[in-house]
Amino acid sequence: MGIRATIADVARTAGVSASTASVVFSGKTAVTDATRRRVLEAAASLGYSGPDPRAASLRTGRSGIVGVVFEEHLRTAFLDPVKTALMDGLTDAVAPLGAGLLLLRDSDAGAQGGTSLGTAPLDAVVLVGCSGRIRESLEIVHSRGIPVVVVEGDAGEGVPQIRLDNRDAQRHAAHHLRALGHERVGIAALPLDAERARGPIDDERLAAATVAVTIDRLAGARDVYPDAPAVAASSSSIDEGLEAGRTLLAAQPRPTAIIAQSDLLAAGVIRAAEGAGLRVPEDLSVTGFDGITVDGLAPYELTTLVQPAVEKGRAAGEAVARMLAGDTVETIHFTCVFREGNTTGAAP
Amino acid sequence: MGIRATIADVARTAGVSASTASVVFSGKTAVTDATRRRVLEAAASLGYSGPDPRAASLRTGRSGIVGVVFEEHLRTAFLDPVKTALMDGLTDAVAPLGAGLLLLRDSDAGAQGGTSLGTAPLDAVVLVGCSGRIRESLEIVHSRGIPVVVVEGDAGEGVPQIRLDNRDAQRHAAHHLRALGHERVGIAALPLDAERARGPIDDERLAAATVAVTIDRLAGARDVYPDAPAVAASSSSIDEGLEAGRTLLAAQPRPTAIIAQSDLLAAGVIRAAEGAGLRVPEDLSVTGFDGITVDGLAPYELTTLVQPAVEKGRAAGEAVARMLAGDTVETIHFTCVFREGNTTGAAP
DNA sequence: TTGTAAGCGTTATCAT
DNA sequence: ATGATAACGCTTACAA
Repeated sequence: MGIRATIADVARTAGVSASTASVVFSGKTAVTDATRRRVLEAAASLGYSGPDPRAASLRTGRSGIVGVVFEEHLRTAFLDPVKTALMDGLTDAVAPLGAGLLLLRDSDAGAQGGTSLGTAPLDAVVLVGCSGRIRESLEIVHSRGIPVVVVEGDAGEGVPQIRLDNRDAQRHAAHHLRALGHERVGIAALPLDAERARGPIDDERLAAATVAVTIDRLAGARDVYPDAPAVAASSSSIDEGLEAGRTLLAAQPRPTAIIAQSDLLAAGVIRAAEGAGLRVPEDLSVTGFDGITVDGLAPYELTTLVQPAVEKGRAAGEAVARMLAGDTVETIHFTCVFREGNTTGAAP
Repeated sequence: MGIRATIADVARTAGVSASTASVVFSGKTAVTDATRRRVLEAAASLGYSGPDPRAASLRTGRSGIVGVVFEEHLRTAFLDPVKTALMDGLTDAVAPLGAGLLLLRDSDAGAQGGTSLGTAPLDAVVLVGCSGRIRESLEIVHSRGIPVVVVEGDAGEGVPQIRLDNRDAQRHAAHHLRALGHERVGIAALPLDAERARGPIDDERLAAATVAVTIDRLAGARDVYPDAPAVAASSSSIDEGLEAGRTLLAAQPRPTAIIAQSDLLAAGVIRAAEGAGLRVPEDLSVTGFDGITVDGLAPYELTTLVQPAVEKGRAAGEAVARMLAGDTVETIHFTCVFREGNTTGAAP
């Protein structure tokens, strides 16, 4: 096969003008049935499969591509069910817009020569997470004049965000434990910063923390239990929760309840309890955060805070759609719902 | 801010020609330091943040975007660690190419008006999985004349594929069980078709199966145990493995070993065994497939077939890169490595 | 080293 | 309902 046919070739073959042929494919203007058929036949005979998106994109100024920027390696991002759910909602919301999602990492942001935040043909951008690099990313996006929405991140003023009531929700869970009579409570926390170092959280580390989600949830727990010891995990996973759980359960006297900052961490804490010969919730109460389904956790049903992850993604997508339509978009606040499972009970 | 500055504006401000300014940004030709500085300053003063990728893309014919098509809802796809690992390798491999990954679902394939396989500005496409829709997807891609690679799918002749020795590898595991003295073996299988119906697999269902991976691994197991009963799961997950495991363990006489077609299914089977009061591997041997790390499965280490999932992704990316460079690419065959863990032992 | 010129393939506008 | 025309913003031979 030789050179690809263009819309001009099709038009010529069909005996119409290029603009008419264009309209047949875009449907923006009415065309006679006969004309349409002639054009379509010409296209078929030439093996023309529709307008070249590159050219169309230059002309219309739209590429139909929304960039999704993660703060971490993609593998890590997709291990987190919340992020996955987010992507799901996002996919749904941008679909009617006719857009696809281009995966980007913020570490690539400045990379030259490659497809990145700085050089990809993007109509809009969704920034996920809240590493230190969010500022850089925002700057790039801004200088390009591309609409942006930030999810789960701390992006200062003037940037529409999708936010969650992390602190209030976590406080709610803590109150629940307090009402059950728990006095000694430990906290299994998410990573504090881009370093993701494991281990006990002291004041110094907390002061240097950059991950808003971790900080806010920790604050919520300590609104009720100001002195609760906290241990940071290096990621949101069962194995990390196991580790953190072991550390917390080694304390003397042992905590009677552990507040985990994610459901995966909570699942790991439960495994740690089992490993230490403790029953949940008789000997140890455990709360999670997220409200996802943890594969393989049955028969436990976590007491947790259900966050509307899919809706958050959808909201981000819709916000992007509105911005593309020229509207101004305000930050949207989402609320978690407390759900009592069978992993919390009266203090022993 | 008004209209965006173009490279022509920058050139004029800098007092050079547009082509010189272009070269400053692309670096394709040497430029005097003084010139470069003038251009860069002009760009800065005009708020010009580099060439518009849309226009560049039209001109060069390259968008720097590789489409990745999944057969399922994204959430489902990313729940599978193998797919996630695949994405990882793919990301690595296309990075030096300077390309980004655009997520696409094959259900969108025909969608009109939207960015999809048919209309996105793609340089190349990677098709993942093997649903019935693969043919449609291939057709669209072909008609656009875009290079394509198929991973984990069955795409007939003429299409470069990334393949795995599913049957041989699974046979290997079965031989291992045979050598350990196991006679009664059950199989926890992956979904058979797009329906993903759960339950025992009879000849009729097997004949109607469309998922090559499932069929091949089943064949490998039955090369050694021709009469082994098999139960299909509706997805690769621990919970589904639990279900399948229960069904298989309910048989009289009970199997002494279960071959699971994925590690997640195997983890579920182990839970089913625990639930039935059976010890692994003393009372029941279990083999997995994939060689991923199952979060939360410790202290078990699955006896499994380690597939090079990341390498598969990388190979797909490299294949795409070579096709983009004009080379012809052949199907690549990958091999699993048998890894003995602590979930298999002598038949009781 | 820099400039000139010619498109890349499409679509919006306006006139017919 | 259809057509002529003019961009869209950039890159790259090739010439100077």
